[in-house]
Parts: sequence; structure tokens; C-alpha cells
Amino acid sequence: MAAKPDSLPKRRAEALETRENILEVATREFADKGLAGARIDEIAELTSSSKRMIYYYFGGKDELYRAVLERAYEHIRNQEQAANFASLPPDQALRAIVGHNFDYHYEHPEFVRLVMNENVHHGEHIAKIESMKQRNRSVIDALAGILEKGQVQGLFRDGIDPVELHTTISALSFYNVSNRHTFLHNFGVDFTAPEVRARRRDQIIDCVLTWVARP
Amino acid sequence: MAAKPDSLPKRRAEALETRENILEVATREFADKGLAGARIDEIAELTSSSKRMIYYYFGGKDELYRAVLERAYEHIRNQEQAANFASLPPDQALRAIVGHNFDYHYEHPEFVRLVMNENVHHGEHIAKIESMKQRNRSVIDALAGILEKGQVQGLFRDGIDPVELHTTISALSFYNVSNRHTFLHNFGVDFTAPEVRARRRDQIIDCVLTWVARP
Amino acid sequence: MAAKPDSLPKRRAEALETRENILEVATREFADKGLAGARIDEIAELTSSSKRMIYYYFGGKDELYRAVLERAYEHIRNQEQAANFASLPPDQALRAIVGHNFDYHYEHPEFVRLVMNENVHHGEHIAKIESMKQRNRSVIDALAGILEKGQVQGLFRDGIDPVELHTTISALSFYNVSNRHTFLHNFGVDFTAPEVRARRRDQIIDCVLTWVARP
Amino acid sequence: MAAKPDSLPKRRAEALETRENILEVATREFADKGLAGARIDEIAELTSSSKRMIYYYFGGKDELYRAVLERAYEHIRNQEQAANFASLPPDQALRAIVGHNFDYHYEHPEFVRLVMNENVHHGEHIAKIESMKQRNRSVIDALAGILEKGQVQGLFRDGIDPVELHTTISALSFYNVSNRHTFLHNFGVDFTAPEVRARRRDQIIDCVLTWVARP
DNA sequence: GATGAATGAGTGTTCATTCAT
DNA sequence: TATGAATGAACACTCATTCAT
Repeated sequence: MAAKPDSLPKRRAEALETRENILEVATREFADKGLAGARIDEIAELTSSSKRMIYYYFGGKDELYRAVLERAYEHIRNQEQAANFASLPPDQALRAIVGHNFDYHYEHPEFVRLVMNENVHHGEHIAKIESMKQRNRSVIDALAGILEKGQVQGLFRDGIDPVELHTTISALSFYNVSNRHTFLHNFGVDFTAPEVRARRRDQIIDCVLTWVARP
Repeated sequence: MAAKPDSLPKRRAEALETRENILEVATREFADKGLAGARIDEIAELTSSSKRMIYYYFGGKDELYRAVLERAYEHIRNQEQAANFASLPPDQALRAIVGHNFDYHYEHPEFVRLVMNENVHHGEHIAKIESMKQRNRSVIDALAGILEKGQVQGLFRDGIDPVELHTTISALSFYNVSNRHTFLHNFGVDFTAPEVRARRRDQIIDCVLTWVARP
Repeated sequence: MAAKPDSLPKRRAEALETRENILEVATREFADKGLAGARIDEIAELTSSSKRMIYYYFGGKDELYRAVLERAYEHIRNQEQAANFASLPPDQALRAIVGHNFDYHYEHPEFVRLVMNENVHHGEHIAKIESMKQRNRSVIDALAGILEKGQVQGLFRDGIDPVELHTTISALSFYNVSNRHTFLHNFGVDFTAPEVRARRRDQIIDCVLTWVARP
Repeated sequence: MAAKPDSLPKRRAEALETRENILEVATREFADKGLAGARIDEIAELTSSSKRMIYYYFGGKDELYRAVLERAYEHIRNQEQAANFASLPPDQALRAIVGHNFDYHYEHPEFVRLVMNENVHHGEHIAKIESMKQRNRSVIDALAGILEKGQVQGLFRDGIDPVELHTTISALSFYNVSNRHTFLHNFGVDFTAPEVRARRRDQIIDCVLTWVARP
């Protein structure tokens, strides 16, 4: 009846694996179908464990969704911080940040779709995640540093707020992924085509840098 | 004994009203909760007619949603065409178009949310609406005309494609409405605040015109 | 406002046509899908008039079904009486009757299916048709006459009741049409194939006559 | 803390009971009202479990109906095989088979009504049950054996096909149950009356044996 | 930690029938 | 006579969640 001394950590590791596996599957499902469209049964089916485990680890559908959302934001902000562009000259750093942001959206449509979905739900779930505001400071801080350096060096004009700069970058990067399907059908342009993507990347970098540049 | 000559049209007009009333209510509901989240019962409740009438006029939830989506696109494109900017000088025309596009998104969040939702559903419903591609030509044609004129006059640089220009404008206008809730929570900025809106409007116009301008 | 003297009969004739047209369509639909499976809307659609007319002429779905059922029985009994076999020698007459009965079922699967369906409904609708018992006397009377003549002539054995004879004939004729689909799937025999039909016809005639024959 | 070794089977056994209980109730309902007429709610009501369980175990109304149909065929063929008449002399064996078939139909009107209903639906559900053709071989094989033995012994005439013999037997047995209601109303004969049943039983056995007998 | 069985409240949809003109 | 619009009651089916083991 008593557990062997080394079996507990092992079980703990397995438990974390189970949890992580559920999060991965749930991320795919919620990103694919939205919170309302995803089915707990289906997620459980695709999991290597069972439906009961979802309730055991997360409590319910909404809580699972919240965990998925939090994990997705954690990932993008971690990636950004890992790619430390602060050492580059301001204009090159900005170029790199915009390009990186653009690429992240393209390569992580599940993030884009989770954010879309959360907005469809009026942000009511993200509002319950305490850590968000703090976690998202990093991207603003990075932009603020670069902006200031660029302004000091006479490369960038004054009056650009780092949050507003982030808004512009995000808006331009987000759209190509978020509005992919309607745009394809309405205008016949496929944002997923490699050449469209490459051209759009250049244009967005160009657009942001022209806007920020000292005239 | 004979029916009055104008009695049938009257009934017909009432029927059109019923149909229109359903579309209005459904637009609000689908925009608010998405296709999966909206409830036929609730839509019916808010209607001046009954649930049965929804099926009578539209056939089902998906078809109703499709009609709503089509009507929303019809409205934005009609508005754009009504505001005829072609007579203005190219740079002023472009300014007006961007401003108008920005305002339309702000004043019609239901349009933005319907488009978001349609993308959540991988554009599977818009794909069934035949008229879309043709309906959306107008906005591209208008931009093409202005671009050409501006290029001829030496105001705009070459190599700007009208569809790409539209992408940039739309991306910048869409985000402030679509990502409102997550942005508020993540960065503490409320896009609905009048001063934020006004500032953002200027920035977007500025951003687009700087990008298009001959250097 | 006053109808022209000859317009009334004309309208009357048109009304009968409308009624008849509804009955024909309804016969096909009820035979095809049963009372529970048939749809008033669909019947109306296939009719050259409208749904309202069904209610106008028949009162409702059940009453229409009753009219259809009555008309089907009327037809088979009329056909039998028209084919007057009484003048033939008893054994030949009986052969003719069995063959005719067999053929009628084959050529009027809608009759078979209406009767099946009525039995599915525990005969509750036929019970409301007053004329039935009397209408069905004819077939028994005809058999009674032939049996008696055959017995007198020493061709048939005694103790055969005309109703029981009719039961045997009907049972054998009915099955090939009524149980067509299950039989095909269970045993791989297609009763609708001409050669199967022809062989079965001979067998049934043979079976009945052997049974009735004086040993 | 550890589950008792026999506790899981117990739960499993209860589940099988639930399933079986649903099948019994559904058999009664589908036999009584047909597929289109039966109501899932009503079946659930009569069940010792709930409506949800019907969907849990069977998936839907059609699948439940299919399971009911399959179970009914399984039962009749099992009964026939259990009553092993092969050891009797051919003519007595055939008598026994016809009598048994007749009795089975009388005592299992639910089987007759399910088959009727399936034919009303053009056999579209039985067509989806793979096992049918093979399951129904047994009755043909049994008849084939008896026929051959009888022909060898000079009791039966040649040229009788076992499937055709089965058709004749079935047709005669089926009708008394399937067409009970219309026959009662049309001819005033109640097939359920014990003396009618007994007389009919004798007649059918007689009819089949006379037909098969060497003349 | 783990599993199959069970559940109640809801969800889109259908149908025969009636109303207004 | 004739028609399109309207209706309420019912119907098959689904879903997140919990229970028993």
C-alpha cells in the first residue's frame, strides 16, 4: 500500500505529461473550432488519457480553455524575449521585431485563432487570468527601449508611443492569419502562398519603418 | 368578394418586414455570440415573429447566418460606393477612403465580429455565397483608380497593388475593433475611448499615406 | 359578379379534376412512405393545386389518407368484377382468378403498400370507412359461386370456405410484393425479376388448385 | 482502496441489462408504431434508464431500429435451429416446420410487424446489416435437406426449390398476422380467434404438403 | 489516478394545421 | 376558390458534467 520512495516523483512526471498532452490537444481543438465549437468528448478522444482527467486536472471546459489561452500567450512572449534584439541598432532592431512578429503569427495560427475566439467571447475568459497584464509588459518594454534609442539617434521621429507602435505591428501581422479565409474568398488572394507571404512581410516592415522614420 | 387590388402587396410588405426584422435581430445575435454561440430560440424571442418563421424564411440556422453575412457585406460595400471619393485629388481621396474605412469598422462592430466569426469557421459559409467575389470588386476598383491617378501625378510611388493597399487599410482598421477586448486586458488601452479612437484614426491615415507616398 | 350559366358546371368539373389529382399524388406518397412518413407539404408540392386545397377538399391528412385507401380498394374490386370469370368452367375460372389476383398485386404495388401501412396502423382508419365490408363482398361471392359449381361438378373437394380460399390466394399474392425488399436482402431473390415473377405465378396457381382439387 | 476484482464485471453486467432493456422496449414500440411512428421520448419513458442512454448505446433512432431488427431476425432463426426437425421423416419434418413457422408468426407478431415496417421503408435499414444474408441461410439449408431426402424417398416431387418452398410457407404464415386488421374489417374474420387460428394452421400445412407431394 | 456508465437541460428542426387576404 | 404567411406542439439529438467502481 505504501508507495516506493522513487515512485512518487515518477508519477508526478507522468501527471505533468498527461496535463501537457491535454493542453496540446485542447489548444488544437479550441483554435480550430473555438470555445463554443470544441467538444470535450472530442478533446478527450484525441488525448492519451480520458475525459475524467480533463475534469480532474482543469475542472471544466472553461477552465481548460483558460489554461490553453494562458499557455499560448506565455509562449509568444517567451519567444519574443528569447529573440533579444536590443543589441542591434534601433532601425535594424525594429525591422527584426516586426519580421519576428509577422513570422510568429504565420507560424502560430493557433495563437491567432485563440485570440480571435477570445475576442468573440468579449474577452471574458482572459479577464480572469491575473498574470496577463504583467506578462505582456515585456513586448512594450522592448519597443520602448528601441524607440527611445532611435529617437535619441535621430532615426525615429518623436511622438510614437510604444503601445501604439505595438498596435500597428500587431494589426498588420494579425490580419493575414485571422482574416485568411474571408480574404481568400472575397479577393482571391491566398495569404498562405509563400510568395504572397514574403511580399506581405516586406511591405509590413516597410510600412512600419516608413511610419516611424524621421521624415 | 374580390380582393382589394392593394391588399396583396400589403401582406407582401409585412412579410418583407418580418424577414428584415429577423435579419436585424440575427445580425445582433450572431455578431454578439458567433454562429456556434447564438441560439435560434433566443433570436426568435427577440423577433417580433416566431421561431417557426425563421425556418420558413431561411431554412435553418446556417442559412440564416449566411443571409446575415451577405447582408453585412452588402451594406459596407454600398456605403463605400455611396461615398464617392473619386472626384477628389488622389491623396485626399486616399485619406478619405482610409478614414471612412476606419470609421465604418468602428461604427459597425457587428460587421467586424461577423467577419471574425466567419474566419473562426474557416470561411465555410461565405464560400457558399456566390455573389461575394463580385460584390467586393468595387472597393478594389476604387483604390485602383486612385492609385493610378496618384502615380500619374507623381504623388504615389509605383509598385503598390490595389489589393495589397486594401489589405493594409483593412488590417489597420479591423484590429481596433476585432481585438478590442484582449488588447484592453493585456495592455490597458481602451480602443473605444473617443480620444484613443481619434488618435488611432490619424495614425492609420498617416501610416498608409506615408507608405504610399513617393519618397 | 353573377356566374355565367355554363361556368358553374365547368368549375365543378375542374374541382373534380383537382380532387382527383390530389388523390393520385397522395396515393403515390402514402404508398411510398406510409401515413406517418408522408408529408402534406410534399403532397401539396406535387399537386397541381395548393396545400390549402387538400384541407378544403379532405379536411386533413388522416381524411385524405382514408380517401386514398377507399379509392384503392374500390379499384381492385372493380377490376375483379370487370373481369367476369363466372362463365368459365370452375377450375379454369379459379385459375383465372388466382392469376388475376397475382397480377393485380404485382401491377399495383401501391395497393399492397397501402394495405400494409393500414395494418401497421392497426386498421384504425379503414375501420372508419363504412363501405368497406360491403364492397369486399364481391370477391367472396365470386369465389363462393365457383367453389359451389366446382364441388357440384366433382372437381373441388368439400369443406373449402370461400373466405378461407380468398385468404390463401391473397396471402400468396401479397407476399411477393409486400416483402419484396427484405426477401431480396435476406435471400438474394428479386421478386420483381420477370422470370421469378412468371415462375411464382405458376407455382401459386398450382398450389391453390392442388389444394382445392378433389384428391 | 483497490477495486474489488468482481466489481467491474458487475457494472458491466448492469450495462448489458440497460442495453437489453432498451432493446426490448424499442422492439415493442417499433413493432407497434413503425419506425416513423415510434417516439424516442416514449421509448425512453418506458425504459428503466433515460433517453440519453439510447443515444449512448445505439447512436440514434435509426441505429436503434436496426439493432431491434437484427435481434428479431436472430431470434427467429435461433428458434428454428433449436427445433431440429431433420431427424424426422421428410413429410413429418416438413409438417413440423410449417407448423412451427406458422406458430412463430402467431406468437411473435412483433417480428411480423417489424418486417412489414422494414418493407414499408423499402428495406433500406436491413440493407445496412451485414450479417443478414448469412444468418438467413439456416432456414433454407434445413428445407433443402428435407426436400432432398423426401425426393429420394419418393415422397416429394422434383422441381421444388428450397427458397421457393420457404417463400410459400412464409407467405401463408405471414399474412394471418400482417393483414389481421384489414382482413377483420373487410371480411369480418378474426385471425386471432383460437379456432380460426387452429383451422388456418391445418389448412396451411395441408396446402404446402399437397403442393410438394408427389402426385 | 483512472474508467465506463449515466444524466438533465437544452438545441436545431419538423409537422399538420389555420389565418388573412 | 385559392394562396402565402404564420403557428405551437413536438421531435430527434447534443452537451458538459457527475457517479460508481
